[in-house]
Amino acid sequence: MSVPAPQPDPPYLSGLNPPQREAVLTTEGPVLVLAGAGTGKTAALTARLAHLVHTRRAWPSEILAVTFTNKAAREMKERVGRLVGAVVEGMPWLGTFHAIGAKMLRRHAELVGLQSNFTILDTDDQLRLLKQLITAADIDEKRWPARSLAGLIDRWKNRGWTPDQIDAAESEAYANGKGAALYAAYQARLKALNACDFGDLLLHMLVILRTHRDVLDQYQQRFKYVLVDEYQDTNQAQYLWLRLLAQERKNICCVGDDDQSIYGWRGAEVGNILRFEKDFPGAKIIRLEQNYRSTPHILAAASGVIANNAGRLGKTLWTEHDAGDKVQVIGVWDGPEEARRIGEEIESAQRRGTRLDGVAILVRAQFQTRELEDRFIAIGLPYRIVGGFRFYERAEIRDALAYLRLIAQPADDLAFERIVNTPKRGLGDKAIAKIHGFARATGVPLLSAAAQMLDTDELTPQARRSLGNFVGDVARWRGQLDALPHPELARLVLDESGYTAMLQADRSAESAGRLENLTELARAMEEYETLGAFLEHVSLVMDNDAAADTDKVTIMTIHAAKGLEFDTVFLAGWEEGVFPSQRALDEGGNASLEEERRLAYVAITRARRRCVILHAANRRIYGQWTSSIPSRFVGELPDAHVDQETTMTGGESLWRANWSERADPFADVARGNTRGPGWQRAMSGGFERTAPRVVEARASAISLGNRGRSDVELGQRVFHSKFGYGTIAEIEGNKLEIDFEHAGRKRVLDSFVSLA
DNA sequence: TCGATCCGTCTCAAG
DNA sequence: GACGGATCGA
Repeated sequence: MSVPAPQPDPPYLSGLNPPQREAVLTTEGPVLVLAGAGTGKTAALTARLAHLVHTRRAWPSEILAVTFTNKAAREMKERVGRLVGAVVEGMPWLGTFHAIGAKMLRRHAELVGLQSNFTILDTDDQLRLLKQLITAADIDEKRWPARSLAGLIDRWKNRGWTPDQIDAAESEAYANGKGAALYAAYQARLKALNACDFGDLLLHMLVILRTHRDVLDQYQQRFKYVLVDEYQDTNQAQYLWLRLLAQERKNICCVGDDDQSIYGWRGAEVGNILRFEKDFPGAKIIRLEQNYRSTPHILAAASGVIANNAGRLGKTLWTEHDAGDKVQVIGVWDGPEEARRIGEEIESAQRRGTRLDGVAILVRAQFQTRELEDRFIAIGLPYRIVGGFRFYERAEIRDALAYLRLIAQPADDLAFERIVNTPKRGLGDKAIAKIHGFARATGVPLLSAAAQMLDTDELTPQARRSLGNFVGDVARWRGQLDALPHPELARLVLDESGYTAMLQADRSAESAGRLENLTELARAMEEYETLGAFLEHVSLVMDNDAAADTDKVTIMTIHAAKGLEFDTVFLAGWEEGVFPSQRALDEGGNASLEEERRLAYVAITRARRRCVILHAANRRIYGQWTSSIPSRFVGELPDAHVDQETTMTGGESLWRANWSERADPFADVARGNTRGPGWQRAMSGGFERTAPRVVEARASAISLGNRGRSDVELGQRVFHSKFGYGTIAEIEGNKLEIDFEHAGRKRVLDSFVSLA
């Protein structure tokens, strides 16, 4: 295809290889870019956007570019900005599926019976709502949990099905066929609340585009070019939505890698990418196969694993890098030893000059992060955990947001319910039930019902007084909405509601952190023009990637690591039942197993120079010791590219050496709180207790020259975010020996504690 | 109405 | 092992 090129080489094309250039310059018609891991996908993608703008094929506002994560959207925005210069407000239609869905839906909300200021519910609100409906329908919630209904509804929405499209067989999956009816009831409740859930952001838009020709025309005209990142992760609803928007001009470019499809559980259909040529006749397929990230050994290891999957489009990754080290496979005795070993490897790499920023530990599931965290705290290795429970999912943040939501939107009943008795105001179930009854009878939101009830004698005098204060407070805060900057308002609300006082009175280990989170929340608000804009941001985006300023290792799930790369990657817990996960093995059959394998492929290909895979012979799951065998994926690694090592004898001698120092090793066994062989439990208990001594010498050796902070002294009371309150028993440079009130004596780095 | 305690469930992954 | 929900006593 000939492309008009006024200058021989615009800057955004420099450094691109031939297939990448093709991906940039093939602007017209459907294009599928199959981009293997580390093949410069983002570079090609952003160059393509720059090219469209630069050659005046489209204004930034005429390009629809969708990604899956906020991170990807942000990065693309920045990179395009750098390439094209700060053109008109960046790109208004670059964002996640959900963010763009929300933006569109706010413009057309009335077409599905919502107002444009609808609230977006999170999973928690959603569950509470469903619970109410389940109880109302007289279904035993024990037998038919709200979570499974939520999951079911989510699946239906992901497929683009509205309640009337659920057939009997589908409906059967919940409470003997009541699924569809509950789905309909749920949608009705959402409409009444002027709210929608994540799935609705797309489903409502899909319905609108299907039923309102004029709206569809408008967007088809607007979007001259459509670009989709991570196409292998799209679900049915997203696919249908894209097809509608692109079918007029057919300038759709999808980028993806079938080998990296790891979101089947949330409705992603690999079929979408496998079917692309059929869906878009005449599509051009471009393969990016030169890998710029990893060494040949790492690539070969990853390829060896993924080759065990059937039904792939197939790619052959190659690289010009020199061989480098083989992939290291280490077998250890148990979870704590795994954590210890990783810590040691990192410290020794650090002594050789490795920066911690370039190191990541990837796990299959969130629960695995704990042992690592414990260990890293003990040896004073700086780390950050990405993902996990996210900032806005924390109880205190959700409470604070509920206050703000209620102020911004007095009809937000879910927010009202959440905070009407938080902090405790003596408004218990009974009072709330009465407010509910009154609201239902008069057809007004809970807050107005509460206000009206103050003039009746339905409530006890005590409850009435308490409720009166609350209703009055909310009204007053609402009055200050325009007078005060919203971060100020937030602080005021938290103080006047007694929420801050409640946390201050709470002496538990977490309360200090909670207060900090609230401060952080108010700070985050400063970046938004209005309270409404902030709330929108929170419900869609709010992630927890605070200060990435200091040099730290990163701990995260493999899912969270997709799209990232690190010089050194540790892959922990490669055991049957952990990875592949038990659930994948039990349910879902071969499809699930293949998805796990793709996950293994993603994991290995995150590494640039060094990849270390670990598996433990024993692991504690649900507090029970279980023995485990190495993951089948370990067996699938090609021998020629792997170095095997087992350290269990080393572990044993360490254990023997410290035998005498240990407290009664059989105490736990005698109490009968274990299932496995006694010696096994005792042994790991011994490891746990004695190991820090061994490491201490080494740990302090590397921190020589670290001067301790000057504001701590013996006997001082301090607070640690993980271990709680304690007293300093010993100071040695920047390391402190602390007697914690609950956690016992621990050795921690002084930067991890604050004065209490 | 609230707090303490016990019990069952759970943990695989984002927006 | 931790958390949420249910139950019970004050």
